[in-house]
Amino acid sequence: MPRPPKTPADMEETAPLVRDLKLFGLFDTVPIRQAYRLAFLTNFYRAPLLRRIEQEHGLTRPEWTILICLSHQDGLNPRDICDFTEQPRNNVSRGAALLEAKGLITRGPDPEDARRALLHLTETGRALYARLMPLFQAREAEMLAVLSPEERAQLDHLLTRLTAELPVWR
Amino acid sequence: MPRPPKTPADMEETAPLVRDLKLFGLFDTVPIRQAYRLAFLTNFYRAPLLRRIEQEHGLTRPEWTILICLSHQDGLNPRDICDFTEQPRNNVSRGAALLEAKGLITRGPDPEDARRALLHLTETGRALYARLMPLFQAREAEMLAVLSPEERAQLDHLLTRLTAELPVWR
DNA sequence: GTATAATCCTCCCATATGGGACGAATTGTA
DNA sequence: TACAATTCGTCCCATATGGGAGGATTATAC
Repeated sequence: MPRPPKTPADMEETAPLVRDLKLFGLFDTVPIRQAYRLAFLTNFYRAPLLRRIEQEHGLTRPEWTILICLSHQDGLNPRDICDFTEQPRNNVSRGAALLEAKGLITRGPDPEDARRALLHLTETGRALYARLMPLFQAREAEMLAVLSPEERAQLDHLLTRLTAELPVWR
Repeated sequence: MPRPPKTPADMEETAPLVRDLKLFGLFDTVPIRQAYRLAFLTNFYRAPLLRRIEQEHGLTRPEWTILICLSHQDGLNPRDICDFTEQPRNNVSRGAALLEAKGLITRGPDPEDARRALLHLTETGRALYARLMPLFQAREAEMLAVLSPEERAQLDHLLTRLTAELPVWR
């Protein structure tokens, strides 16, 4: 059946909700209820922002990943990032090279193991992180807006438990 | 500092846990606590399986996505899938073409709108879905194993609320 | 009814991504 | 010390992915 024509009222409303989509019932049909909704939320949350950052700032996904990691702890080597983000080595290697070319990080040798590199954020890199992270914070706030404070605390607790016990696959 | 050498005891243990990774503290440092953990869990859950399916069955990610959607409701058009999965149109178009070439779906014209195509699962397609979905179910069970039944019910409730109210971006 | 705009899907092309191999460096073993 | 095995990061290359144009069809405006 053809898509219903837009009335003037539709134009003034906000964007349609996910529950109005034809496939919304899939959430109840799919045999992996929690996993599917986790993936859906992640995709909903992250994909538009990453695309935007890629266009407006020329930052690729691995580059942003590296920025987040280094912002938490400076002087990591690529391997640490691979372990945590489950990204292939060449991916992180490329990202680091690009970030270095842009002056956002520096790569120095590891005095304890000459095979490794130590990645350090520059001031420029830290500034870019400080400018982009609020976008993600705002979007997280949007996503969690429907939850009450109690529900938000529950969610925090559940996600903490889920992430703590995970085995590393590799 | 060099990675600690493996003792024989390490070899017998199961895989190391995420909380043993050097970057584990990022979960508490990052300004987007819930969003980051959602993304981490999704990545942990989905990435290894999708890579495996891509290698062993030659199924690309959009193809698997389409299989899931059609398994819920047959006779969708590509646009419905784009709306729900936030994938670009050409992506779904390619996926459908590949699935058709493999005999997993059929594409017929939409009698009500000649611009559209209607996608239908074949028996082969349904069988493949039935063979792959258990892999995702098993992995979901692994991921949720640390939660008590009460916590699992909480999680289900929270994810249901979160996904119902989302506005569609596009 | 005709013209214009919007929608749908596909194709082309540039780029992002991941597997595998390689040289360099370190660790383990005799 | 010598030598194999492992680890680290990078490069090469095939493929996956996404933006944009374009032909076909349908909706909207006059």
